[in-house]
Amino acid sequence: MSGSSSIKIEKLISSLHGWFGEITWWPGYADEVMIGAILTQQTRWENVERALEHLKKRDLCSLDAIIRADIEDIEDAIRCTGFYRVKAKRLKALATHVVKSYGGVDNMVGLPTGQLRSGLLNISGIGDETADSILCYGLFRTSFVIDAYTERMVRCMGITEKRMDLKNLFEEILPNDNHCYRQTHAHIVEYAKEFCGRKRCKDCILVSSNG
DNA sequence: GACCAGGTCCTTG
DNA sequence: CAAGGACATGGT
Repeated sequence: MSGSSSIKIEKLISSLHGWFGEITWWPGYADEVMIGAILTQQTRWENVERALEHLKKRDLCSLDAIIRADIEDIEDAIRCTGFYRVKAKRLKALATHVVKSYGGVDNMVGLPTGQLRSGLLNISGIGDETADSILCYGLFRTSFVIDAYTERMVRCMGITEKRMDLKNLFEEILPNDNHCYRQTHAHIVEYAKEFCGRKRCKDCILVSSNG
């Protein structure tokens, strides 16, 4: 069964690339991406952007600043993303981990992706998706992000693998190139936002379950 | 007013 | 292990 899933995913990747071409998605410096990765948990990206602006206005959009800031100030800045109390704690935990373990983002560049991923997953409030987002979009690693949209989309195509198996499938298929990883995930989200509702896909031009 | 949003953690069965 | 609730604001 995993063989047919591979074929479907291969087709999906190339179809989406043809459909969208190159797109820019989640630009920004590493600290900003890491912060955004937590803020976007179960939250629309537009609200995350507003929160990032609030943080920047108050000079709080860096891990160093997050460590020093009062928790209440962080909460105020990110309120518009919802779950603001838990997210403020998660930001503190992330910033503390990066500084305590590595002395800063710059010192993470030489370390293997697997080691960084384990470190991130040990932080309370960072799960698989947030860790992979940080690795892929913040640290330019080849760690594929599986989110709710990706899952919806592949279910639509009759693919039944679980999240981590899906991640492995994508990583077996994609070339070992960060650019391809970020493009593919971005394509999936942009397509699924438009066509894959929570209940059912509207008009799955690219993802018929018959291949 | 109902329902959903680029998750994660904790508690139950 | 799977399922359900909590966390919370903002948009449709």
